[in-house]
Amino acid sequence: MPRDRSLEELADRLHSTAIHLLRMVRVRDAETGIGPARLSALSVVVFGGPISLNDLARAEQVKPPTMSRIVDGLEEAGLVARSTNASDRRGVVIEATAEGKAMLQEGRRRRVRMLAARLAQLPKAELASVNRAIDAIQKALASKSG
Amino acid sequence: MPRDRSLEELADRLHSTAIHLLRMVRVRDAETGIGPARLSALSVVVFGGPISLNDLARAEQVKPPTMSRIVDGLEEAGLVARSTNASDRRGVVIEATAEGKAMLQEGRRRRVRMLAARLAQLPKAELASVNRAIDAIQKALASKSG
DNA sequence: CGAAATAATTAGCATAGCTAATTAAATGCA
DNA sequence: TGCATTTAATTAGCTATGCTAATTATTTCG
Repeated sequence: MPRDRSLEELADRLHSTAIHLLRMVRVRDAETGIGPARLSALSVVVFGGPISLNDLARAEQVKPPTMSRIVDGLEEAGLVARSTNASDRRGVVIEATAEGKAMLQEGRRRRVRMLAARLAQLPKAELASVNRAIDAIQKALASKSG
Repeated sequence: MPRDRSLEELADRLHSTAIHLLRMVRVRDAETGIGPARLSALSVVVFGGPISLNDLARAEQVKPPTMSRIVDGLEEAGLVARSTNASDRRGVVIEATAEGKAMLQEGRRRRVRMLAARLAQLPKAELASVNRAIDAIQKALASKSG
């Protein structure tokens, strides 16, 4: 099967663009005073509801010891609370506090505002293109092969 | 000024898509045995040619001490070489070795293949859309406001 | 009941980010 | 000219985030 040169070029540009985009919003996240791993884990807890440590680690694609420490940080900052699972006392249940929910919405708002401000400079036709492209990319990422 | 709801929604989706995309390719990068910061810096050196430490730090949007250590790692791995700038002996010139170039191409190939395989499942019209969207996003990211 | 499995944590290592302080070299001005 | 300032890079030392291996507590199962 011959490799498609232009397809690989597109993939490369896509990769590079994603890196630059995230690097840019990272600045806003830094303003919240909470690191990226914590922010991301908090997001899962806020939107997904109470969850065990192992499940949270799996959701964030990190190992349990890593997640244990991330939760330590979130707990110390008062953004989540640990409690023992009553029906299996080995397990913990991690839940967002009201502060945790507020903090997450706040951070998301900053990120999104910043990106939106930049996107606002594009003509409507290009915005439509971005919109369609996102759908396409998500579809491609969700596919199995590769 | 009224906030544009759909624009923020687009920004949010864009952000989320970028995260998922990079999480996916991170797996391939890990196979190279070289960390993401080193890989990214190496990429700048390989494609941009010899560069000073400060310029490289700026290009990678990190502080000079951070870049100094990243270059330490790359040098130790034999992927780049440091030399003194003859016309200003305070400065160093960082250059990719043949090994460095080979390693980068190798890693890039893995990443790109993986992404390309997924993109290949999209119809031509959607690929064209992705292409245009990337241009638009890069233009938006490069803009000053925000 | 005791062995094995499971959930989480602890310990210890590497990478990657930062600021502050240091070293070496170049620039600049009295 | 010569000394002070600026600039390039590094060193030192902190935090955060990733890992594996080992420990602890609890549950499950033969």
